[in-house]
Amino acid sequence: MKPALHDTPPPHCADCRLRALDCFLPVTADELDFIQSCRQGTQAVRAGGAIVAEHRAPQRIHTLYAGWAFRYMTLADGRRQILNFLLPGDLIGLQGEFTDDATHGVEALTDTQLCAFGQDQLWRIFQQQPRLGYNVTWLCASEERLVDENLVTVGRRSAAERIAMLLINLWRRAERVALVDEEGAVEFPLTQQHIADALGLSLVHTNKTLRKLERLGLHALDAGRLRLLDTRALERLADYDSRPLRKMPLI
Amino acid sequence: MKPALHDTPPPHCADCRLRALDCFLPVTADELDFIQSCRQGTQAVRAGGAIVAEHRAPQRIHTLYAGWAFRYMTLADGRRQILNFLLPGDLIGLQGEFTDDATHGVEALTDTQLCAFGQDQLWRIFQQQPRLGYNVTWLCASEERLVDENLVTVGRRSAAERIAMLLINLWRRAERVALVDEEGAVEFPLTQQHIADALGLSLVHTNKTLRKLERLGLHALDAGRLRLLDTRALERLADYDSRPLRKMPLI
DNA sequence: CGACCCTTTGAGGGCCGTCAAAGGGGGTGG
DNA sequence: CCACCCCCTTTGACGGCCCTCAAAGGGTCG
Repeated sequence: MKPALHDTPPPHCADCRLRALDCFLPVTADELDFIQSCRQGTQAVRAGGAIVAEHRAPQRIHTLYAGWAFRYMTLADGRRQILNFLLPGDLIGLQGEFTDDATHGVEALTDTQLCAFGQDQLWRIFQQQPRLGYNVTWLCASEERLVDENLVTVGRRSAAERIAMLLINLWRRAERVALVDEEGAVEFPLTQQHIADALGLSLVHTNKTLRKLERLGLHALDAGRLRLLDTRALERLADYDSRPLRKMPLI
Repeated sequence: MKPALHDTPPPHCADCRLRALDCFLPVTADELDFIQSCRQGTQAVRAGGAIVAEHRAPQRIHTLYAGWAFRYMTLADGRRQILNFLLPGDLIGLQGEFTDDATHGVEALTDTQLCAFGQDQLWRIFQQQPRLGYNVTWLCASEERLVDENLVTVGRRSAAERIAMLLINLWRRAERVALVDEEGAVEFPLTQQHIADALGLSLVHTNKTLRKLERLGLHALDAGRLRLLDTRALERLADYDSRPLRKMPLI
């Protein structure tokens, strides 16, 4: 028997746990009411479940409220590429609005909770709340930058550099949404197969490289929790740009 | 002495050569006037010149009117990854609006002509013309999909598959903006170094793979012009999704 | 206790990177 | 007009990073 899902979104957006975090831009009371009026319910998807099915007509737009997910595409023979990972606060399904069918899928990595917006709500946002429409574009451009960086990683970095990049990136993104505990550890739900699929590597080589970095004392990955033990060395290895992340909008 | 640049944008957007193509969505007379009012001039950049410099404060937004360009990022040691190529009608510099400095550069591949929009114009679009704001998001999501597909290509396809993918993609995108002549040939300004940097390959291996496909009769690349000789075989090799491209907005 | 998934490790091979060098074409200067 | 240079292309040789194949170990759940 699986445990019950917890941490469901509150009925009122004003009580949203995420919005209290200071990584998100503030909204006016008017905008908050509007967002609330767009929200047409919540949804829970279990770990491994499909949030957006590949090759299917686009459905609703979601904001990820709790849990981890990832976007991916697969080739006809089954080769899979993970495009980017999604953390609380990220918008899901925007691309579906602009293409006939979803060319990519979105899968829940952990049990997830989502806030759902209807098809027509997106256009309503642009019409009635230009500032929020601008924010939607912000989120879209922001996700593109994630994919840009992953493309550089996969195209031009060695296996060890790719792993270092992924660990730093996910750790920092998790940190800003308060998922890192006081000991610097974060729940890390990826299997090595996920890492391999995100980095364009084979499972076996991913394992060997991951162990190498761990033996060098750069990070620790135990019991599904990740800690960065030598952030400086990881950043040097990955040629990581360590500027702080900007505040982002939350729809 | 270099030849003079030609094909400058017309003074009035109503006379825009691009807008007459049926790959672009129609706009109302009102919207057209508005776009005209946002345009703050034109700009010409020579082949090899920087349209957006890497690691610089963001500047104006541009629409590419004529010529080819590409977005790229480089690592500290000089390794370069091309993120995607830009053809007439594509919007340039949107990401600069949402990040403190441009994390990527944009370089002209051929001599280019650009329509320039000021910093503040983007926000004005969202405020005054919600439909156009929606279109900006459309373009952003569309560019993200390009990068998504390139990431799959670089992460999961073999060298031959990558090359096939690139050739088909660029040929089809060129075709829809009327750059393909009656013999099925298109001006192809990429050097093999550009191809290598876009596909995450070395220059040498790119050359060998390109020659192999050419010897197999899949394509011809002569005198800077590309023709696809066996589109079916290329699509099979690349596992290419051959659905027609949708009409896109033009700002 | 067995099934299943994930992790770990070893062996061997192939795809692709690096190094090296020659050939071609266009532009510049003598 | 020719020589030179620079950039791009092309080809060969060799090596290494990473992939594939194979199999064992551990943890969880039924």
